[in-house]
Amino acid sequence: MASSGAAQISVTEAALLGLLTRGEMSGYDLQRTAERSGGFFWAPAKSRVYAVLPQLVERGFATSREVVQEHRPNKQLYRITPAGRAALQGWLEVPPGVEPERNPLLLKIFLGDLVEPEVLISHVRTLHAEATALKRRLEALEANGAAEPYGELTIKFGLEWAQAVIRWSRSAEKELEARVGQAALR
Amino acid sequence: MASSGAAQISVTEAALLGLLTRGEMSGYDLQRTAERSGGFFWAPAKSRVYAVLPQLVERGFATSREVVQEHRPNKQLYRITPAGRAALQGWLEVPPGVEPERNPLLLKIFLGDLVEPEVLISHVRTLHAEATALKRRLEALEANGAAEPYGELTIKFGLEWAQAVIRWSRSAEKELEARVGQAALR
DNA sequence: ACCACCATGTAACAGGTTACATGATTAA
DNA sequence: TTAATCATGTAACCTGTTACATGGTGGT
Repeated sequence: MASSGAAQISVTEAALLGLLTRGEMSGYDLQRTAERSGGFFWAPAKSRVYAVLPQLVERGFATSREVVQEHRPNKQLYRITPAGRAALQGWLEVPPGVEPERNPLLLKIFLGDLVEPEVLISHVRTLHAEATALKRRLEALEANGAAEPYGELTIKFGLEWAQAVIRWSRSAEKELEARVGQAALR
Repeated sequence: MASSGAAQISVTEAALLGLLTRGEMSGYDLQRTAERSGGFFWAPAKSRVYAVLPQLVERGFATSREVVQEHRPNKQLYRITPAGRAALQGWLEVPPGVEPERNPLLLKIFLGDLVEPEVLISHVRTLHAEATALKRRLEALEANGAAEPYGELTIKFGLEWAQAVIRWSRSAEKELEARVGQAALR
């Protein structure tokens, strides 16, 4: 088995190591890269990045070297080690689960009877707008042609997700409006 | 404004208070209810439930009374207070955002070039199976007719989500298989 | 004059998990 | 006799966030 002796790493650690497979980078680079490209599925706070990196070094998953610069602050460049690659590999090979949709939004809908229907409708409309914006952003990314080998698949996933939200919010809006209409007739 | 003086509460607190609007319950009841019905979008560990409940009492959002039982352990029953309702109301009125899909799965796809394509394909198939199972579970729930006023809408959201995953994994599987085929030709 | 970028970090806190601990009742 | 249900909690740990702190460089 590949995972028998493999060290456990967290999602953030996997993400960091994953980016490091693309080349030597500083904490600053990593955080920026994560936030921009692909960043729609993973974006830790920078404080977290700077906290995790030394841990990776300590555990032997990366090495660091200081680069002295003239007109900017010095920086640490991190490089993944074979042990790091192995740990990442192990993580990648664990089958992912369909996350159980732990979504505050769902809770707000579920408890919808506790607020005015208009509030709910406005929530749904906000959601629709946000999903549409996400979709546009992803379409733009897709049009650029992904630099990453599997970037496209990731974007497509995001698009399916956005589309699902759009579909749902359209039908939900209609249904909520119908309920308001019925209430007015009583 | 409704939220001006409203106390901040977390998602878990909102969920607990939300269930308490349905009636007096114990920690045990709450945890079980959350796990079953609707539980596909929210399911904290029981230790968390037992930790949060006394805090709610301390903050004046709920009251508790002990019920002495004969053939079972005694229990605490919690009841939501007007202040609790107000806090919940405030939380419900904050517009929800489209969560940025912080999904480990996405990361695994994104870094797909680091594992054998077969591993990726197997991941995608697992996902497909899980999404299908979720879909079936939700359809069964839907057929039962929801007890909660807005239960149906919640279920529909879950169905759209499941459907999106199914659609994506079907197309992803095809594409990955094609890549493997191409690689074999080289 | 002001803002964004480069670059790293600390401190305080929030929110959550797993594993451990206990122990009677009841249905298969 | 074995397992699930009822019922509550503690301890240790992990992961993550926001806010604070510092300070030069380079463009508008």
